[in-house]
Amino acid sequence: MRPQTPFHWLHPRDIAEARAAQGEMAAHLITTDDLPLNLACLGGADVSNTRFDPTKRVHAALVTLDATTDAALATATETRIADFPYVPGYLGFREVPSLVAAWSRLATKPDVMLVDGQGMAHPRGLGLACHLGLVLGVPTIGVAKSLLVGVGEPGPEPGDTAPLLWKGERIGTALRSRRGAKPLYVSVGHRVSLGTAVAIVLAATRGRRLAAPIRAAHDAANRARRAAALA
DNA sequence: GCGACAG
DNA sequence: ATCTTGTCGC
Repeated sequence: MRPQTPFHWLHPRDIAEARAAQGEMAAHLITTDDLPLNLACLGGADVSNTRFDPTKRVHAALVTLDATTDAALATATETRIADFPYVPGYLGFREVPSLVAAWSRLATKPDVMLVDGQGMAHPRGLGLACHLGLVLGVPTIGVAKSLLVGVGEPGPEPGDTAPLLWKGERIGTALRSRRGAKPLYVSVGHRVSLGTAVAIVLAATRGRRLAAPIRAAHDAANRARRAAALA
């Protein structure tokens, strides 16, 4: 297994600095498989926001599920003030800090994490999943529910896929996880190949549109938000 | 200049 | 992302 040294970066003051940081980080991405032969557990990452919240708090959640039973093995959340606004293309700078905090308290670390957002299917090849994977030095897969860039329309049957193309480059795979539902957009995050990423996501889908780890993380993030709203 | 735009 | 009930379909 390769070195897992976390990638260090300075928090950007503005978009120009963030853009430069992304270029720097993108050069360190590993797009080949580097996973355990038998995946024992899958992780899920998501962040919940509160509409009209003047405090600008974000609620990050990480979950670790048994890869075969989907049983929850560990959950960790982090609520904090977002120090970077939501700007399409720079989501990592807003959500990664809180996810990293949650990661340090996640009792059981997953073999690979499915992240609610793009991986390399991004204008500069550095979506949230890549960003998080680099900072943590952990294998990640980007699983987005809608497109940021690129085009690709899979067939109607579950398991059908179509190359996600952008500017003549293949940046990911559009995956039909369920009939009649909008496709998922899978792309490499860090330390996994696209083929493996798609196989893992599809296997974690099981008839539902979203992969189990993503759903669990989404639920955990919402619970954290509702709990914080009371306090 | 105009439109698009993960969460 | 979030605000929200019922309702259509397997």
